[in-house]
Amino acid sequence: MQFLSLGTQYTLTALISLSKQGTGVAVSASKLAEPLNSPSTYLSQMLTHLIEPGIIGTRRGINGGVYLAKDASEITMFDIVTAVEGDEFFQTCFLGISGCGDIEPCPFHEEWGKKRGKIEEWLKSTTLEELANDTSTMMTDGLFRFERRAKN
Amino acid sequence: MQFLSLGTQYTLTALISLSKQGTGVAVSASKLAEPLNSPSTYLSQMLTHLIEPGIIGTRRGINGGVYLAKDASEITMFDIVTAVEGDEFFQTCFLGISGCGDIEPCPFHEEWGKKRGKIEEWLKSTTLEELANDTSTMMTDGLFRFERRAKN
DNA sequence: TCTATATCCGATATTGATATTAGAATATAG
DNA sequence: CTATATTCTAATATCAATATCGGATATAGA
Repeated sequence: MQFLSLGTQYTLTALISLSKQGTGVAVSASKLAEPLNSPSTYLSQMLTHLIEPGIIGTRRGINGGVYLAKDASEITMFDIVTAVEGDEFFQTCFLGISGCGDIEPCPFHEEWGKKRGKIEEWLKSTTLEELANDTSTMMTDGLFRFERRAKN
Repeated sequence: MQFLSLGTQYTLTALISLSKQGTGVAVSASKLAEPLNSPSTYLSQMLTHLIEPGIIGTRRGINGGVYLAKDASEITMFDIVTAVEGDEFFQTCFLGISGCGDIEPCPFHEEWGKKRGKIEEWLKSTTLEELANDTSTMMTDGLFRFERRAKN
């Protein structure tokens, strides 16, 4: 059980780095992937999902790369997460019961709806700008490192 | 992205049914699996994880099956969920960064910690008894049905 | 125009989680 | 004792996530 998939974790972290460059400045996927300990082509593939929703743009060739397509203050975590993973999490029943809804609720429907709503609000109200400006964290110095999930 | 895996959803639902029988009364896995639209052997396999933690006991042979090993008021959702899925969710960093902690936090560390803590509290404070007694829901009439997750 | 560097896109390999099946082991009723 | 209902266990199948690769395409600069 994990909230974000590995690919989404890569994507979010890369975008935080990218937003430190400001809107419109291109950085190559390989530069962004370096501290992630991930193949740059994989990150690249993940980032592709953000093009259509207008979060990033790309430029091929020399000095090309990925750039923010709008101001970091207008990009929310919710935008990013759902662009990569979809919004299934925010739609489906806690128990996976198909008839579950306000009329025929499962025993978790109301409580889980509240908890999940809180998470949704949080994701929607947190912008990339805030994350990039958060100087109290390790992100400022690229101090972070990723490790593979433990095997069985 | 989904909170509980399908197997855990089956397990929780089955235990709610089971607890309506009271402590110590055995019900076969196939009876429990019927409304779940799942192979009974699969449910059986999932339920096995609950034996060692002392949540259920089993009896083989005629009239055998699975029974609650203690009172439903002493079994929490947290017990059940972590018995099946482990507690990774409650331990790991939102971004999957290995050095993340109170000293070197990632930008999500504090906020996510709160949200996740709320979920943990909720799971720990909700008992099987409460769920089984929740008469305002579809569970009372076995009105629920499961469907497979949508394919790609 | 040519070359080096990048993304893009689709195909495919790999892995781990999830789900299913089959058969052995075991307990109980009669 | 025997037949049968049931769990138990291990092997296997399926699927989705993760990762890799190669060719096509675009771009900048020499």
